Amino acid sequence: MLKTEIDMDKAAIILKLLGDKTRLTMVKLLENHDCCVCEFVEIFNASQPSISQHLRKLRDVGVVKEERKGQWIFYSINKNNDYYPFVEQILKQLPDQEDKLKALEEKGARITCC
Amino acid sequence: MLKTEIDMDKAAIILKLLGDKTRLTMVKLLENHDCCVCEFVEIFNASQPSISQHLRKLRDVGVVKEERKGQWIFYSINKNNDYYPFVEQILKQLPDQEDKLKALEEKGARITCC
DNA sequence: TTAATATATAATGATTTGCTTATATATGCA
DNA sequence: TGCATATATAAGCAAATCATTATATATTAA
Repeated sequence: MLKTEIDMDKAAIILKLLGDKTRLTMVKLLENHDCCVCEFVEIFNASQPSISQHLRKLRDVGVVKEERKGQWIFYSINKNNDYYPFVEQILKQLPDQEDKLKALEEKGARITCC
Repeated sequence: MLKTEIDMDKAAIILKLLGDKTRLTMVKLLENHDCCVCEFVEIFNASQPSISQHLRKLRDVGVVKEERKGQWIFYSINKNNDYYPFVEQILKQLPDQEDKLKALEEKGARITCC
């Protein structure tokens, strides 16, 4: 199997994208769980438009994808992205952020539709 | 041996730092060769202050270090940095940039003092 | 000591970024 | 249908970023 090498332009774009604490944490959370916008709003204690804009950037570059489930839109890592292995290598080196989801559940704010 | 886990704040800072094509390429070049400022100026066809400022940012965060050799100041990867493994993992996934150094040599612009 | 070379720093300005506020759109439910 | 909830988008603004120009510092060589 050929190892696909990422080109420098794209690598820089992805690194810049991940070079924001909110986005980086989002993507790390998505590594193991799909999340919807309102969950991120809770987790980061941020405004809804702010979260929405971060997700848009991640989506525009293809790092995450969205899927509507009824009222909610769930985001997940886009594993079909050519650069997914690159992103995954980075995520693997980060501490897990499970505590944030746990806190959500304790608040009763975890969305488990469907 | 304990794997040192990078914290999210620092990770985001480093990723943002590497999220610039010039800096990313610089660091990738430094992975295998020390380089001095004037070499970078040639390679990137950039102004000297611009290169100097990029290097300063990399140095401020501890990703690279400098060493004066006579007239020149050589930069190299700071392997003592706690976050060196994190950076190295990323660099490993990038295409090598040897062609850029080769072009320098052909121009006779490679500095091989000492 | 003077000139040339290599580098760093400071000041300025244009662009980008990330937030806020306001508004639009889409779904679910009464 | 009408209202509440979830999300996206647009506009505006402050802060950060990156290049440029000008200048300062350090080293080498004449």
